[in-house]
Amino acid sequence: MAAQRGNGGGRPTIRNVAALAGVSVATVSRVFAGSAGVSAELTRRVHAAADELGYRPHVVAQSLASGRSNIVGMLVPNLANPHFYTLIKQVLHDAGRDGYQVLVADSDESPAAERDLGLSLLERADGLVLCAPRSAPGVLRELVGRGRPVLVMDRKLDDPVVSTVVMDAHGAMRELVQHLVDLGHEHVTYLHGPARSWQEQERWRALRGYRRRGLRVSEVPAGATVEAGHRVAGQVLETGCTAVVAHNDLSAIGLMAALDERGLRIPDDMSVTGYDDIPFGRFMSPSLTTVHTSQEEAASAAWQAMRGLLEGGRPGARTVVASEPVFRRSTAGPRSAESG
Amino acid sequence: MAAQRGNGGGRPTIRNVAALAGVSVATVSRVFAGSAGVSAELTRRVHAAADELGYRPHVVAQSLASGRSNIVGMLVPNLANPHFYTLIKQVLHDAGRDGYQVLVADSDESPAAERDLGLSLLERADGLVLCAPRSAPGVLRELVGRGRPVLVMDRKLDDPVVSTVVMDAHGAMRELVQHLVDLGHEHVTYLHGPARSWQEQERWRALRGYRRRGLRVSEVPAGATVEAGHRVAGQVLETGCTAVVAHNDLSAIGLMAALDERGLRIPDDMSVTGYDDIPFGRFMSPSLTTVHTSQEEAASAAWQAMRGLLEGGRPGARTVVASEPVFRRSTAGPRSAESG
DNA sequence: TTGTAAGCGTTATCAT
DNA sequence: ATGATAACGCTTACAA
Repeated sequence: MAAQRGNGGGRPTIRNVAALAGVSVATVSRVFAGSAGVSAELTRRVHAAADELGYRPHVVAQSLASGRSNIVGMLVPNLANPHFYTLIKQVLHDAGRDGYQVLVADSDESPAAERDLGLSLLERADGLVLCAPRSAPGVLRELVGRGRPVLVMDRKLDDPVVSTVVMDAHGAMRELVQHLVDLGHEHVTYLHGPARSWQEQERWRALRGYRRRGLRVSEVPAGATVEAGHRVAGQVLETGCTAVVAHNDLSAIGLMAALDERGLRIPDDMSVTGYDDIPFGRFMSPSLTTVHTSQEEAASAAWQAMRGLLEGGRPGARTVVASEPVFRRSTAGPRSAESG
Repeated sequence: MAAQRGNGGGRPTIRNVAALAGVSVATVSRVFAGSAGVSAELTRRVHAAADELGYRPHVVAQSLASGRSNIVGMLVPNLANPHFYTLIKQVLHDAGRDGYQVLVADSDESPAAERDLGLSLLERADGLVLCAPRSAPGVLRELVGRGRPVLVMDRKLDDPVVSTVVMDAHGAMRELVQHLVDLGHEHVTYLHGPARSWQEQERWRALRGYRRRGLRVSEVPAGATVEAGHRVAGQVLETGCTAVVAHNDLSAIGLMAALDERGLRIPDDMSVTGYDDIPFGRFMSPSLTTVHTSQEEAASAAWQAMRGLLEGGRPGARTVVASEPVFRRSTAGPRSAESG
């Protein structure tokens, strides 16, 4: 017969409210759903009864009955990257305004974990915000196949059933490199990020394009973390370049620290650029030249798109958020140019 | 009659599996719950049927029937603080191992939001991890009163119904200050953090204690962010101190950047200490003297405690994680000591 | 406008 | 060891 008491020991239910107010449970449900078509008198009585009992709708029961949980999932490759927690923070805020809670998961850059966590999130969530997914398109399609809206950030996709919000990496990156060229650099090294990252591919593509214009471009595989940048300082110096373009701010910061430890001066001995404009970059010494994207704007666009999808809107929208380089003190002309 | 299809359009239910396997739904439920007492033969048939149909238990229905959601809430005052997202990241990991998902919320340092978000989280979650709560004890008790386990981090409490995990701020802070005293500093300034933060009170109390030993201690209200530290550089200089003890790494970094902009050298013109040992501190220039606590250890302890509570364990446990100062390059003897 | 009642997909009690 | 079935607390056709 009766299952255990799942609630907090005698928490009032919709039936108690209905009884006290002298109405049916349907009416109480309608009042709390805010649906029109309930008389002012009954609405008042329901509220009075609910207040008296301290009634709050049971969200899990609501979810089961309605098929909506008012939860969205958010999956990022690395919560320790300021780019992602900034996104999360903003989405948390916007979603909260609309009555949604956010289940967060971190794949730690693992495509396999990405798939599992994504599926697991979709068991509960009404929709999924997938940040910079590293998974193959087939896996993404599998996630979408669960029948719930999926919004992809930081990765361009052709799939018409997912909406995407991306930052325009290409243009800003080219401006950044042009800046280095204008300063007189003739040999730059690129610190590669995670291979499966779409952003990485975009950034590298933009830089690589400069080879055709006579810029010498060396490559050093690194990663997307401070540690990765710190680790590869030796390899960078071996290239003999005068400037480094890092995949992101984190690896740029790590590299700068390592160069500093070796007694090199930035930007005098080496110019360094990052990407993302994380808050710390502005306060580094020297402050970091980087590329800024309004993450608030991106996150708001993402939530707006997600909300549209949750309300039944058609997927496939593509939002592109503009990016622009921010020139600070970590870049200058190469020493040879000064003394030459 | 039938409500709408809440599921993804014809998703198999436990009944379909039972029918195909030729058993009752109760047996299917038992098999998936891993409960002993189902014959090997039926277990096999259930799994075969489930695989054939691609059946996965409906987590929301499970939640309603069992009263457990396998979700925990985690509420932090500021997701942009590395201290907190490190905690979240680790809890995400540990909780995930145990099959729990994590609902994250950010109160933005607002006690009112803390209460609302906490209550809202507890509607769904089996338990709540409350990080560095700024709310009054009464509010915390209200949250606990919802009948679900609450674990408080970064704040000491007397309440026997909540378990706590705190870092030992007092001892490490005193070592840090002693270090400054040993270096010859006679006048230090404290950059205050958020007034309602327990950690802030602990840190300040430890430093203030040095007044009795003849140390001159000035105070500047700041906050817990990079911007806060950056903003108050002028006030700091007006005190005439030779060293600054900041509430945390973030405000220390902000202050250092501001001092740098004014042409001051650290540590030559001013020693600066932080607190938390966030990853960036090691890679700053100069690297930041701070206090390290194993956040992995703290987070693991927190999850372990939470899991115990979720399994019905008695609350009230107090875990204290050790902290120790990390001396790096942002501290040195005062200039007057050198030239004097 | 309001009420009735059939689900939603499980779990867990009770009987066998 | 297995099955039948009443909850869990709500939403939403459908009837009135």
